Parts: sequence; C-alpha cells; structure tokens
Amino acid sequence: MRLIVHMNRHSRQEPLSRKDREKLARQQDILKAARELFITKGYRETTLEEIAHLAEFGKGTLYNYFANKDEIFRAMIDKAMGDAVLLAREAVAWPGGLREKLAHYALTMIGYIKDNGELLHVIALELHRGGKQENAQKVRDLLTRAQGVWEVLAVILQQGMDEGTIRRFDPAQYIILFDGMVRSYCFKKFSVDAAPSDEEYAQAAELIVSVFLDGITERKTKG
Amino acid sequence: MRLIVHMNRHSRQEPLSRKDREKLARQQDILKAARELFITKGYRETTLEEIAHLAEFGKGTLYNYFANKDEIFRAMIDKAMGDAVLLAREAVAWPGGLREKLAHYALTMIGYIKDNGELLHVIALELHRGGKQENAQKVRDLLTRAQGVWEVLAVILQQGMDEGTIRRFDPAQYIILFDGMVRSYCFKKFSVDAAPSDEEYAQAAELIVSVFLDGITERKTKG
Amino acid sequence: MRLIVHMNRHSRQEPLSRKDREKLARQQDILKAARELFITKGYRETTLEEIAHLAEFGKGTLYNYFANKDEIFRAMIDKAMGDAVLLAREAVAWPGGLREKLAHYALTMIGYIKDNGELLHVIALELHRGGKQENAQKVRDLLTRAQGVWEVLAVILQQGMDEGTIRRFDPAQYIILFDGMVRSYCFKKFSVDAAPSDEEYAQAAELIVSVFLDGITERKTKG
Amino acid sequence: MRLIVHMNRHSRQEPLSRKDREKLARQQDILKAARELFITKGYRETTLEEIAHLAEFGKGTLYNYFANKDEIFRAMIDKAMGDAVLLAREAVAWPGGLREKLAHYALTMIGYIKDNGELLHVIALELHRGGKQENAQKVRDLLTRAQGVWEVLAVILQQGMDEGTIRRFDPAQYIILFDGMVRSYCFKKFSVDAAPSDEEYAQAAELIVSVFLDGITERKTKG
DNA sequence: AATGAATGAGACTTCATTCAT
DNA sequence: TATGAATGAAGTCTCATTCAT
Repeated sequence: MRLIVHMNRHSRQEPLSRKDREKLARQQDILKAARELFITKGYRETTLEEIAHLAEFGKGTLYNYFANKDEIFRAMIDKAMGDAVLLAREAVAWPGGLREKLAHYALTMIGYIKDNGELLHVIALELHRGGKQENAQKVRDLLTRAQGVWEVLAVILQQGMDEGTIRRFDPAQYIILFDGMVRSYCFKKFSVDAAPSDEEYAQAAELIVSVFLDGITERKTKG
Repeated sequence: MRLIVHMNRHSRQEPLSRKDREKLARQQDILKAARELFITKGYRETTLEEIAHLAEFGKGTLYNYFANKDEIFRAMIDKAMGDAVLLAREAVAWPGGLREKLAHYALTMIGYIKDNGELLHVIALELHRGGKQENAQKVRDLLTRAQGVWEVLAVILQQGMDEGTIRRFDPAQYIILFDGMVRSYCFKKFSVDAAPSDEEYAQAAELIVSVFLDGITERKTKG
Repeated sequence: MRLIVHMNRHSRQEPLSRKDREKLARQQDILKAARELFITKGYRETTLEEIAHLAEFGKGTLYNYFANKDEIFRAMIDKAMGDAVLLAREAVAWPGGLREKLAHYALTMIGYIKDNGELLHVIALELHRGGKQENAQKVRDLLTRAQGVWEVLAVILQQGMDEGTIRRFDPAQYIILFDGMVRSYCFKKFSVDAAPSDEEYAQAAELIVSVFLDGITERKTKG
Repeated sequence: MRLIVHMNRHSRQEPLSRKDREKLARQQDILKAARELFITKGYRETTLEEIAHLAEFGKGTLYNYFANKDEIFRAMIDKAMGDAVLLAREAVAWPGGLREKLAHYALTMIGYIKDNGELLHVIALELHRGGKQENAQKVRDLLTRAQGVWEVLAVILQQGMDEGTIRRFDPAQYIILFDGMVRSYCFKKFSVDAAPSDEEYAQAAELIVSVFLDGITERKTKG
C-alpha cells in the first residue's frame, strides 16, 4: 500500500516542490469539504461520495490523498486542534493583562466555534468512544492535543497567580471552567438564537471574562 | 403503516390498563438498552440487533414498540431531557439559598453526566443538525425542551436578583455559563482523568459555584 | 459477530433439529451454487451477487450462512476434499486385487472430475498462493487434507508391495504419478475433446491402470 | 482505439528497425514482470500498478505496449506455451533412444515448472473457462498451442512404435499420461515438500520414465 | 405478540482505464 | 513517448426493515 504523507505545519521547512504544493492544496480542499459535512451531518452520516462531490473530485480520487475515510477524519481533527492551540498561543501573547488576554481568547474562540460549528463536539464524541476499539492510540493523541490548549491557556492564569491578581489554585481547573463558559455560550447562541452580530460577540466575551474573574455576586463597593 | 403511540409522562392521567402498563414497561426496557449503547457507541454505530439483544428481545419485536430506529433515538432523548428538567426542578426546590441550590444542581448534574456519559453531547449534536433535513420539527422540539432546563434554573437566579444578592442581568445567559462550567468539568474529568471519588465531586460542585458567584479574582477583604 | 457453525460430516451424530437441518440444507444450496460458479469462473471472478442469484437468495442472505466470501470458498473446498477422500477410501475397500482397486479409483475419480470440473485446479492454485498472506494456516489445512487422499491410496500399493506383486518403492510417490495420469487424462478429455461416453471412461480407467502397472513397453511374452 | 501489434517469433522475418526492436524489448520486460506476478498472485489479484512498478514503468506506459490487462495476460501465456513447445522439440531432437528423449523432456519440464510455478495451472484454468464468454476464440487458440506440445512429443512415441519398442496405441493418449505424471510430481514437490535438489530432479525424471515405460509391476526376470 | 431469516439499498474501497501534461 | 492523477464501475459487506411463522 502506498504511503500517503500528510503534510502539515510540523513538516520541515524545506520549500515544497510544485507537485507537493499542489498535492497539499488538494488535500486541504478535501479536508475543507469533509469538515463542512462532518460538522453538519456527523462522521458516519457523511458519505465519501458527498465529500468527493463537494470537493469537486471523483470518489476514487480521495484515495489518492487519504488512505481511507477514517484518515480524512483524523487529518481534519488534527488541523482543527492545531488551530485551537494557535488561538490559545495567540491569547497568551496578546498585549495587556489577564483580562485582556482572556477576553481575546474568548472572542477569537467564539469566532472559531462560529466557523467550525459543532466540530469540537464531534471531536469530543470521538474522543469519548473508541476506548473499545483499535483507535486507543489515536484517541490518546487527540486527548494530548486537547490538553495542549488548556495548558497553553493555563500559563495566563499562572502569571496572574504569580502577580497575586487571582486566587492561587490549579490553573488547569480554572481554565476548563472558563473554556466551558465560552463553549456553552456558543452552543446556545448558535443552536437556539438567530445569528448574532460582531458587537454582540464582543459583549459576550466581556461578559464571560467578567463572570469568570468577578463572579455574579453583587457587591456594594465594586472595585 | 401502523401508528405507534409513545406513552410518556405527558400523556393524560387516566389509569393505564394492564396491557398498556406492560407495553410501557417494555418500551422503557428497550429505551434503557438503546441509551446504553447509543452513549457508548453512537447512534449509527449501534445496530438494532445489539439493542434487541441487550433488551432481551428479538430484533423484530422492537418494531412492535417503536416505528423505527430513529424513533427509538428520539424517545430516548425525550426521556433524557425530561430527567434533566427534573434535576433542574429539584434544584429550584432545594432548601437553602442561591448557593445551596446551585451547588445541588451542579452536584446532581455531575452525577447525571457521569451516568449518562456523552448522551448530552449526542443530543447537542442532534440539536445542531437536521436544519437541512426533514427532522426540522423534531429538532425544534428538542430545543424547546433543552431551553426548559435553563428556564427552570433561571428562576433561581431571578430570585437572587430580586433579593439583590446578585447582579441584575439576563438570568438565562448567566445560567448558560454556569451550565457550561459544569459540563466542561465533567468532560475533562470523565475523558481525561481517572474516575474521581464522590468527595471530589462535591468539591468540584463547590468550586464551580464559587467561581460562578465570586469569580476568581483575589480580594483582600473577602466578604 | 455471530459465530456461524459449519455443519459437516465431522459433527457429532446427535439428531439435528428441524431448524438446524434447514440451515444445513440452505448452506449446501449456497455451496452448490458457489461451486458451480467458482469452477466455471474462478474465485475472484465470481461475485457474491451471482452466487446469491444462482442459489436463489438475496445478496445479504449469504451472510447469514457464511461469514464472508472467503469462508464460502473454504467450506466448498472442504466438502470437495472430503468427497475425494471418500472416493479413495471406497477404492481401498473395493473387492478384488490391486488392479481392480486402482481401476475403480480411476473410474470414480474420472466421474468426480467430470462433475467437479476444474475445482481441483482451482484448489491447487489457491494452495499454491497465500503463503504470503494470513491464510497460511488455512492453506496448511488444505494441504493436509490433500495428502489425505494420497495416503489412503498409498495403502493399496503398500499391500501390493507386501504381497510382492509390485516393486518395492515409496508408495506415496507412485500414487502421485498415478493420480497425475488420471487428472491429465481428464484435463485433455474435458477441455479439448467432446464429451465422451461412459464406456470410454471405463476404457480410459483400464488404460491408465494398465500403463501404471505394466508400462508401455512392448513385451514379447506378455503375461 | 489504436491497434497494438504484438510482435513475436511468429512474425515474418524482416529485420526489425531499432524502434521496433526497442519496443519488442520493452514488451518483453513488461511480460516478464507480469508473469512473475501472475504466477505468485494470480491474474485478478495482480494490479497493473504492480506490474508497472516491477517493470519499472509508469502505469500509463503499459498501454503503449498492450491494449489492456487481458492482452498482457494473453501475450504472457502465448510466450509460455511457446517455450513449452520448444522444450518438447528439444526433447525430440535429443540424442539417444526413447528413454533418453523422454527423460530429457521430463527433466527440462520439471525445471520449467519449477521456474514458472503455477503458470501452467493458471493457463489450464483459463483453458477450461471462457466457453461462456467472448474469449471463445482466445481459448481455442490456447488449446491449439497446448496440443502442439503433445503432438511434438507424440512424435517420439510414434518412432518407438514404428521400431516395435512400445505397444502400438494412440501416442497422443500415452503422452498425456506421461505429461500428467510429470506435472503431478511437480505439484507435490513444489506445493508440499521442501525445495528439492537437482539430483533429486534427475532421479524423479528417471522414475517417471521408468514407470511410464515399464510400469510398477514386479517382474522376476526383468529385461 | 414475538421472532429472526430474508432482503436490497447503500456504504466503503479497489483498480483498470483515460487523458492532459 | 512516458506519466500518474482522476475517474467511476463494480465488488464486498452491513444493517434497517419486512414478513411469514
């Protein structure tokens, strides 16, 4: 069986040949189509024929780029997780203090979820399963990457703790709660409500950060 | 095609005949089996044969109780959402103040998720989809019920706001954030970490409520 | 995966239930259809749809009786080899001396090959391959059974040697040559020539035995 | 569709141009690769990609030399049959008497089968089939060539009969039996036993000829 | 009412063949 | 001429659903 090399940002930096660049571009096209369908229909409910059609390829062509359907799914997740980690890193590097960094993460994450829809849910589901099958290793890889996001974000909190700004506690646990709020907000917004405006997103990000940092208890002398 | 009436707690309260009661019991047996499998394997990955086997019925018998596989899934979700609403109602009625009610909800919800695993994720996914297909109505029903949970919980916050205990703001939005934290905690705990103890759950519930009410900012003079 | 039990003559002798008998009968029907097609078209060239059609079943029904295509092939071979061994045993028990026993074997074998066509060739081919794949064990089983035929026949020669009737030599090697003559005759007859008569078969059997025992050299004082 | 002319030894004897010679050479390369794969894996199991790879060509290039996969197979068989006829001719011309000629044929044939493996089986199968399909003509061609081998060998026996050395009988029938012994020996040796030595081959050839000429009956006064 | 054998639509995957480069 | 990416027909296998018992 021919080995199919998935080129991603982790490859060495040599300039790619035209051939390789085209191959890479086509892989991305397929992944894009697959992602759209996986998100809206789910993994099993999406057929290769649909993916091929949306990517404007013949059914068999997919197999020139990915070994099988599973591999497409895995590659897509890989990319999605990588993107999420990038967002987290971006937030860490964001200018300003704790509040600004978190707000930036919340805002960009909302945009990410808006674009990627239930992809994270789909991934989460896959994560939870497969413990039975042969994908044990595959699942473990995903978990590792998922934790990557939290670890990166935890750095922000660690800084805050070191500065004495926030309570000293396991930053990972805090971050998970923060992340949960962002996701829950998005779920509600994108499932139930009509499509909100950009401004609304900014407000939501502020709200989430505000609750996360200050809680919802009313205080007489705030600040 | 013969119409199959699903009897659930929303039916009118006339006493059921023995026949009907038995039928209802068998339906519940099937749903129980289906839920277990749907949770661990997912909808598409679960075959009717497996459900029938686990419910200790013949494959064909399922069709005496449900019109088709999809109907089983829907009924199961229906039941799960009903249970969640019950939890929310229980929390509202819980003795004590805001903090106690929320803590109780968090704790029971953690238990619920522990027992029901990814069921909520599965439901969430279903909610998100189907806008394209014929299940539009079905999805809308689910959403309505999902909102039911939040609406019930929102009552707690509304009381707090009326008492002046917490900031005046859209209680539904707050509740969504709270719910998100609970879920995110569970996801992390049940996916990544080893099975935690009951005590740990209680601490987690306290933590979540604490963050929700007070935020994570360090305050010199707390209280 | 449900285990499919292949019932064959090696099963214990308990009376089968009606269900089991019917299942067995249907298995045989499928095998019969498969054999016919495998013989005329070869293994890979035969589709499951064709087998199902010839056996007057739906495509999926085959899978109620055999785990997969390979299993059908194996079961068919199993039966064919078993039949061949029976022929050999029959020859050993045939009344008369060496010449009569061999003639009987040759005659019945010709009939067998006439009925089973190139089945033995197909088997032989499969035997030769697969050394590369996972069927190593499967192939070894077949070889064992194939040798079974020769071993049984070798008994005849051994008796002849003990009586001093024929030259003392490895009986297995002799038998292989004898078997080869029978097969070669059949190949020529059934491939090239028109369908011969029963009488012709009898003569052929005599001829083969004659050559095997006496050779083709002209002798002045024959007998 | 462009017609592809297969050049083989049967073409007229005009000197070939360099172009044609190169084309011929490339065809032979492809056939060599194909034969190796067909023998070990079978026709259907061998992909054009594999053939192309082994022949060190691109996949599409094969179509410059052969119309399709089937044509490659046919050409390969054609060559193999031609080789077999050559062996038979060689045997006829071999110095010595009947016994020596036959022994030589047996020995070289064993070597041929050793090298060509199940090729003859594959051919035999093809011969047997196709009566149903469109390859009727193709099969008839093969049969004609197959008979060619026997006809050539029959000449040897005919000579023997004319000399009074062997019984007067249809030489073709005798030859078929002889051929069968050789093949059967090879089948057993190459399928079941470990790889034998050259010396063993020589003994086997002697044995086969001995049985063929003298039979296996013990005679008090031999010669 | 309960069953499970039968069914065929439809999924994934392979691969001979075409064709633009 | 040489190539291999693209293609879709065709194959194996699964499984929701039906229906005779």
